[in-house]
Amino acid sequence: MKIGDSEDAATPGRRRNRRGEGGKLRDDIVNAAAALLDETGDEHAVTLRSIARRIGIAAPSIYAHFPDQPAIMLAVVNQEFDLLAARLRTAAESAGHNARQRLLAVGHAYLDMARAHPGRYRIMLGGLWAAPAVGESSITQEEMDSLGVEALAVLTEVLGECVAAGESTSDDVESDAVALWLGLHGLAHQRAVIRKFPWPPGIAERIITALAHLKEA
Amino acid sequence: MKIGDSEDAATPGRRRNRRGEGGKLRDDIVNAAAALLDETGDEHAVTLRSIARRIGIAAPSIYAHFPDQPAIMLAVVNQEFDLLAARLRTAAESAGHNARQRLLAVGHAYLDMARAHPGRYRIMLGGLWAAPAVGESSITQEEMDSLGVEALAVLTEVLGECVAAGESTSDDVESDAVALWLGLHGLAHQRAVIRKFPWPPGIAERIITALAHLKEA
DNA sequence: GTCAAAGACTTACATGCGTTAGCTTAAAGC
DNA sequence: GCTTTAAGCTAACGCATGTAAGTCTTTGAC
Repeated sequence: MKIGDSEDAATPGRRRNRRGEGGKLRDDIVNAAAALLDETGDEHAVTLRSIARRIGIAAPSIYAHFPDQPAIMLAVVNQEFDLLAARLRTAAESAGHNARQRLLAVGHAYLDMARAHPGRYRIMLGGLWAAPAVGESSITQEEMDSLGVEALAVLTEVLGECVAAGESTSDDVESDAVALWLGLHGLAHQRAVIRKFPWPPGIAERIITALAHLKEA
Repeated sequence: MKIGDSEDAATPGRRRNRRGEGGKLRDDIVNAAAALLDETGDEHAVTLRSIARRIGIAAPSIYAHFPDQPAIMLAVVNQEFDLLAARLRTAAESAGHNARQRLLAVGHAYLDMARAHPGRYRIMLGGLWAAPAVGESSITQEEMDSLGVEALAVLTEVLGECVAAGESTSDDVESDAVALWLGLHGLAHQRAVIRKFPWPPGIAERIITALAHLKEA
């Protein structure tokens, strides 16, 4: 039998990692899972075998890096939330000192990230709940609860700046930051889901300015 | 072999429908699918076999009423969208003549429906996209596109009344109705997904009044 | 060059799925 | 009571999945 005959076999292209670099495979697995999410949009299309096929390894080799399948999804979601928070921060920083423009930049950064990877976004904010009833898998409730808090913190921060600068009339920054996040999420999520909808032009700014209680430009 | 020995067999409890009443099974199937969505929250838990087990029939008997599995999901979603539109209408009607209160009633009716059946809601607004790439199944694109339009129409209508009554300062009713829907959806969806989040009190009113541009109470 | 072990692989099992093909049973008109 | 036919059943196929057990093979230190 030739190497690579079996269906799950590694493609000849992949070279085994060197000693001490076994952890590289872990990143490959997470990235492959994210890519599969982007392409299929379906959480259940991300199987051990589909991941293995994509990066050219055998499915059971994954068990060296993850205890079970849901753990891979959690790793993807964790990575993506970290990336989101980072993006929001850099968006705020590179938007200068005008509080209003910082807020708008953060809002658009949120929406841009969702639009760039709709499949990932759907799983991040709504997929993990369904699949592994937290307890049947290796995922803990704490891991789930702490997921979006940093991104929300950025939003709260920038909205607070708007109030301090007199750009926003919000009377409750914490609550309005949550409301703003929910509005952004509603738009981001439905954009990821429907594709063909006559979105009114400027719908993003409309939602942001209304929920952030920004004064008239 | 006794009746009901096989795993997929009907439970002895179910009585065969009478002649001409075979269509009753169709409703049972749709309702069972909806119930499974409520309980598991997972689209993929709604299988032909799980439906069959629940209502006490054999899995292949479903093919007399649906061409394939995705068709069942579409039937559920269709039924649920019809119900949503009806609920929104009755909410508006039973809220009296005050435009502002009609708007709030419609908004809360939307949120109530989502909260009553979180699993169904998740599939309605975001599930069908993933599973059957529209074309691999019997579902057409037209069926998908026409889904939420009536509910949105109710929202647009009531918002228009608010503007006419001087309760809202919206300068673009169509766009703001979409924005309002997106805000409601964001809240409804995340409530369905996260469960344990310290939602600020009055978050619903906060979102509705902001996005509908309602004047200060 | 030798050799331990890290980094993978192969094989296999049990389970569940959608779907097809053909058979059975009970209700209803005569 | 007989017969027809709607309503639903059983059996089986092919496929994909998560995961367990055991095996090979390349790397790098000695």
